[in-house]
Amino acid sequence: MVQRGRRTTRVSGDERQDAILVTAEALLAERGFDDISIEDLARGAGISRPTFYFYFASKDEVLLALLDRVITEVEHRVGGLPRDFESDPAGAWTRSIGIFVEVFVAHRGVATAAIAARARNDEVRVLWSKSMQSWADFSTEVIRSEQARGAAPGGIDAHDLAVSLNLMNERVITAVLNKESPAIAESRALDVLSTIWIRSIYGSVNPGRA
Amino acid sequence: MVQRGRRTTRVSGDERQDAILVTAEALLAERGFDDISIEDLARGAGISRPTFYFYFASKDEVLLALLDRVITEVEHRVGGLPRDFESDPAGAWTRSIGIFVEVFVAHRGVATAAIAARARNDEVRVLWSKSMQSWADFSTEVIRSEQARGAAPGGIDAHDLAVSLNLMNERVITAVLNKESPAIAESRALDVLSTIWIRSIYGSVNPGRA
DNA sequence: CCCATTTCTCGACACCGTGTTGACTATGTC
DNA sequence: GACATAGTCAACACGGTGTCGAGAAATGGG
Repeated sequence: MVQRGRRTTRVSGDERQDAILVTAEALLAERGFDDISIEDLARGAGISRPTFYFYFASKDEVLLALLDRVITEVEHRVGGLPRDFESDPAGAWTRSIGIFVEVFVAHRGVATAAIAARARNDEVRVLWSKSMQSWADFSTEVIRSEQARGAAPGGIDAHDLAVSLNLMNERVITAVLNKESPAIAESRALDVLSTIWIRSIYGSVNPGRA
Repeated sequence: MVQRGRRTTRVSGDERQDAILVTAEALLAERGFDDISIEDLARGAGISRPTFYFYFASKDEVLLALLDRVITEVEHRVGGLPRDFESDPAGAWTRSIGIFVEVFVAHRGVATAAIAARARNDEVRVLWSKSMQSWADFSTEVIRSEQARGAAPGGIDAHDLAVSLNLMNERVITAVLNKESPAIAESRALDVLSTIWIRSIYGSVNPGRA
């Protein structure tokens, strides 16, 4: 959990902190991070610009707090999933990927701002890569065990494959969220991504069920 | 070709324009776009800051010009490739992807700055997506004809697949360039990417040769 | 060769967003 | 009621962007 800015946590004024976060997420839903000034956030929260600095050290810290929430939500939801890769590989992968799609769609402003901010801000980069790392590690483990039990062929390092597929998901999802062109239809995203995962992990169109 | 800033193109002073571009590419190799000021570019080119504006309307225009060159280089080199997908699918795909890897590695500063600038700048976004579009269209065509001749299975729309794989390449290559974690080793990138392309296009580890 | 036109240059200025400082006001507490 | 601590903001300093207008330097026609 990221905790900064507030000197201590006592009574009210927490509402202010929260108002800033709420304002930020709302504004991020309608315009880019760079087009939102600290003045905007302060006004939205009903305070003056200098007062903003009482709660957050910078605009980036606000984004960091929002990103932290989103990542926590993904982790929580992925953690609650059954791990039935042996009995239903295609379904299991699809459900995991589906969580990412859903959560990022629900917080598209935060997701795209955070991904852009990575290039500029160390803390954002570290937080994001920590999560990517843990998702990639999880995928690596599963792929490795699928390879070990003979369900998936070797010929490619499990970690390289896991990292690449996770990066693909990140990029494809952001392309969808930003309605970039080229991108794919939001409604087909989950299906397309899982197909690519399954084909490249199992080396076949239809992985056998065990 | 992007042509802006200069009122006409006559004699010298072109060297100035070029000096700015050279300075920009050099500085981009050592620090991020945001950490380079117009003052820096002007000084590097031996002119004053206001004079910079005689040649370029903004820092972004400089980046746009650099990006234009890089894209042209990729197009030129990809265009010169043999299109032997029927006789050697794996090799043909690998050679195409290899061009991207090579060119982006050679211009890593420009590539990463441009990809980051997309979020902020319309012209950069349009230029980049035009290229992505054309690369995706090319891949789509090839996939479609591989599906038509029975070498690749259906079950996924050729365009969706092509777009996703191209986006994966973009993301994996930038992760490698920025030495992000997680990322994959630069030396294995080409191999990993082509393996994923081939497995997900052909639905098998080893596409038959025709 | 000289003058007019166009290219090129830059000092000085206006602007905007960030982050800081220091003084001020509430609020609860012994 | 005095005293800490949370909370607030006007005013300032700073740095980067972009503009303006006055000139210097090159170019070409007469």
